[in-house]
Amino acid sequence: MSTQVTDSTAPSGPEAADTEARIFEAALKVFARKGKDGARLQEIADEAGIHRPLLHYYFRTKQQLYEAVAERMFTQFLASFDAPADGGCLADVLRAFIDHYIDSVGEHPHAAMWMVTENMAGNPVLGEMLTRAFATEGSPQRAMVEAIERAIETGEIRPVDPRQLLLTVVSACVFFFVTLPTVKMMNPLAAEDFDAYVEERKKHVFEVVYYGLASREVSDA
Amino acid sequence: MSTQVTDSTAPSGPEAADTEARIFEAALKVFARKGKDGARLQEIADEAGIHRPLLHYYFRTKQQLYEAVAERMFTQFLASFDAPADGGCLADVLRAFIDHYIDSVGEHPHAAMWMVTENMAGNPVLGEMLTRAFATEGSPQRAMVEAIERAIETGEIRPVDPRQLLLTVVSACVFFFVTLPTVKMMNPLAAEDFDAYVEERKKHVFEVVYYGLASREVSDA
DNA sequence: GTATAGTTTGACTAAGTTGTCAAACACTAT
DNA sequence: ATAGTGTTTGACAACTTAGTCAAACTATAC
Repeated sequence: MSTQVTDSTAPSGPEAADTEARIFEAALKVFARKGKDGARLQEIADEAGIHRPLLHYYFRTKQQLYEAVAERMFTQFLASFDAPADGGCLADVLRAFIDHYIDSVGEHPHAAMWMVTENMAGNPVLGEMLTRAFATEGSPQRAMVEAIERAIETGEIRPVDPRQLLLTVVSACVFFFVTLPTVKMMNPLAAEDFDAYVEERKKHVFEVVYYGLASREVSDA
Repeated sequence: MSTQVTDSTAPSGPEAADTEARIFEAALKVFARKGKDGARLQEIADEAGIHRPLLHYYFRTKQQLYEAVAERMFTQFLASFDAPADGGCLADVLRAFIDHYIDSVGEHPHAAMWMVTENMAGNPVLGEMLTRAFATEGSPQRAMVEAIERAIETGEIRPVDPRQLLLTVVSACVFFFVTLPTVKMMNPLAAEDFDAYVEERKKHVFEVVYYGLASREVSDA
């Protein structure tokens, strides 16, 4: 397909100062969506609005481009965990976590897609990273688990497996970014005003996870 | 790589009665994991333990093989929604839905992966299908939404957006299958006895979603 | 056994993809 | 203007992948 470059969205010539950055961003998208094998260099070049040989000029090979992108993805993925607040009760911690996590994924949706793609391709590197993070004193992941355990001890919340809970929360925060086309078809608001939808979702996730569905009157647990 | 076929796991010659089925299953896995572009016919042939030209003998082209697989995936994906029970309160309906949904995805994890892959590739066909399903009188998807609305009216549960809730539940049920390598690294039980882990997860998802985390004493909603 | 239909195989072709390179270009400093 | 540096381009070579085909194989029916 297209080898044409000089179109409206693709400044070429003198004004293409940051070609390298544009290639990088384009590669991010395509690798995240299609995986390493599924991605075509031509597709990345088109997305960046440049000629394919420039990919090789800036990043020797496909492999090296992939590795450069992968490194950034790792960083962004890990960074999405460090929520700002951790002072008071679990409710506050959880709310802050959900807010920050969803914002984070919203800013870098491709990091989430990439994580999923890697997992489906059977790459365990992400699991290794997280395992290490959870074992590391003072890491945000570890802090979250500890906050949950503390909340159980103080009786703020019922006993739960912290890892199950964290998985549930992360699922609820990430999954809809990964299935965006479907979500946008199912929910008009998501298509019209995505930011508003995201805010609604933050609220929903926190309330369902923290308070549950059951009316407080009907209590049985 | 391997063009060798006659290994232990790959019966060849007279005993390969159902070659077509084996190709189909192999294609399912590879397409789901790698996407249409990422999948290589050689990879599928290896997975099936047959020579590559046989793919063309049974399914003319890659495109046709993909379409055959896609059709089955759609079916399995839609089928995962029709939980058996729908009699009593939402608690029962929800429990049955979660049980059935997780079992269903557990039996056909590649249908879930495939759905995610399609979405990430930007294919809206799945959203169209679901939109139709939700609009169809008597569909399991529609039934679920109605059950939620009824439970809100009767006061069994607090008011929530049914579509948000359904998304949350589906996320919690599907996501961990899609990120299995990571989950297995993070949770020893998932690696040792996956079935037990799945049962634990069913219970956790229902309890968190229905009852929430907050102790019943501390009620504020 | 021999013929026949269905299946499997290895060798081949055509197209697509990655990677290289020298020439053209643009911009700066002299 | 000119030389020099870094960037962009088009053409090309090496390799991979999809798809074709005729010959070999297997099983069954005659």
